[in-house]
Amino acid sequence: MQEVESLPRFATPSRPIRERTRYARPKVAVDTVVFAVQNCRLKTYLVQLKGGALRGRWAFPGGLVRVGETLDEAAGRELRAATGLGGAYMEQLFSFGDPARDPRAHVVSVAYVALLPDPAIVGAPAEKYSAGGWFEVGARLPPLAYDHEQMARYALRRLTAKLEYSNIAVALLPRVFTFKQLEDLYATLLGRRLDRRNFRRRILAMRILRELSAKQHGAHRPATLYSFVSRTPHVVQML
Amino acid sequence: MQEVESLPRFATPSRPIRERTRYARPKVAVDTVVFAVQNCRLKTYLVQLKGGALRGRWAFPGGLVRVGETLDEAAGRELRAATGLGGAYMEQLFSFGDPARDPRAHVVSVAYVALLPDPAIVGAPAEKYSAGGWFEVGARLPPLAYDHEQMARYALRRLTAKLEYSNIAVALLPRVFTFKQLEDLYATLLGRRLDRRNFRRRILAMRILRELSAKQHGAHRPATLYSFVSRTPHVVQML
DNA sequence: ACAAAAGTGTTGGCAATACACCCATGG
DNA sequence: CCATGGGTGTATTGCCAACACTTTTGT
Repeated sequence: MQEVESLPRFATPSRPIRERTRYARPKVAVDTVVFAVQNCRLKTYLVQLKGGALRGRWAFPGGLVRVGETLDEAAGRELRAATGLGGAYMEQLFSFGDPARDPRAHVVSVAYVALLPDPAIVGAPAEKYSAGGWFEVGARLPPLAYDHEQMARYALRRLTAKLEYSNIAVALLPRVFTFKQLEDLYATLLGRRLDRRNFRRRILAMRILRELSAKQHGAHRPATLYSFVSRTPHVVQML
Repeated sequence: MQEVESLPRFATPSRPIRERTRYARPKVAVDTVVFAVQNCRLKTYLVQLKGGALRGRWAFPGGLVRVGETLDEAAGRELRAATGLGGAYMEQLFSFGDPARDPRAHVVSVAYVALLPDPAIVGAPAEKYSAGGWFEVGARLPPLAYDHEQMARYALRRLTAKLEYSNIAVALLPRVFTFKQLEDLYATLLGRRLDRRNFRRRILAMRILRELSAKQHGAHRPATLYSFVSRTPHVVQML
């Protein structure tokens, strides 16, 4: 949401000459904000940068787009390279193009959000990073490189908004789960307690769940298990 | 909304060698879907391409992003170059990155939506286009270049969705207008008739309008004039 | 038997819908 | 005075939020 200024700034004087030449063009990258829930806490996966001026800072996994691949492919490839995982739910978020967002060059980044059912499925980080790890969203994150703070805020806003009118939660839960798990997930992401009866009614009205015959047995009364009717995230018709 | 494939396609064999070299990178462009309403019809501004394989096809105005400018600036610059207008409301829509979307090269396009209060304010199209003109959305558009059909669908969807929970209409109306104009605008964009009384109540409840003392005099009973409290589009709090 | 979590219904308020008549003006 | 569009109120409905007790199991 922005009003475009009437007079555009052009290349800032501080930018090196070689980048202002006629044929210099911004590069395109993809960066992916990865979310997963663990112990009723929303976590995000960050990698630590190895090289140059940004050495030691943390960032979302990403990299340059190659000629011949789609943005979705590039985001999937970089995520797999960084974490070893494939097949995650991914969705394009927003594109960030401030020429100063990367101090080394003008790189336009197309941000993605990825959702995982379990943080444990990520492997060791790629060679090009010195470390990787999960951080609790909401707690203080380590100092992030580029404009990744802003990206994180956008991603979180998108995720919570979509909870309300889609079955996006499918991507953050195991195939089979109890109503309590689902409720906890919503409560965590929305940051508030939910009324169990109203929540159950509302979700059932969406008709996105299938009740299974199996029960989860634990210390107390067994809970009915559910799975999603469709494992593909989509907008839910609410009538 | 998409599931990333587990195995990415890489550069397609049909792509020229020079684009597959290690250092070749996709370019970044911006394209802007411009909307305005005229006679209760939603119109979009298209330009006709001059050169090459796409000669004669129509497209949304756009062009390559330069090193040193933000995406917003690039979109504003290209729109001004194409139509002479500045200061329009613009908002980033989505990024399109299919390597085959432009037959000449791999160009990632960051799409924008621009809203104008009046189609008459656009000037003559830029040199690089052979023509420019307004086309009714919903009627058959001329054959569009690139993936601009898809862009148009995305843009329209975004626009109508935002009508429901924002004061986005501010950008499609003159500074001062009657309730009828506002209602017609909503009816046009939503594609259905609205109940005058309910519509009035709903909009007034949003508290985004200021009632003016002046009246519009016409052939019949004068209509009260309104203006928006804020001319900046933003999400409306509905309580 | 008891502790702990699962499961279930009813009510009141608010917001959206459907619907029809009077008003003010210009011609 | 009449044609035309501007302006208004009410009754009904459906949805959402608030709220507490019973059931089932393990120990």
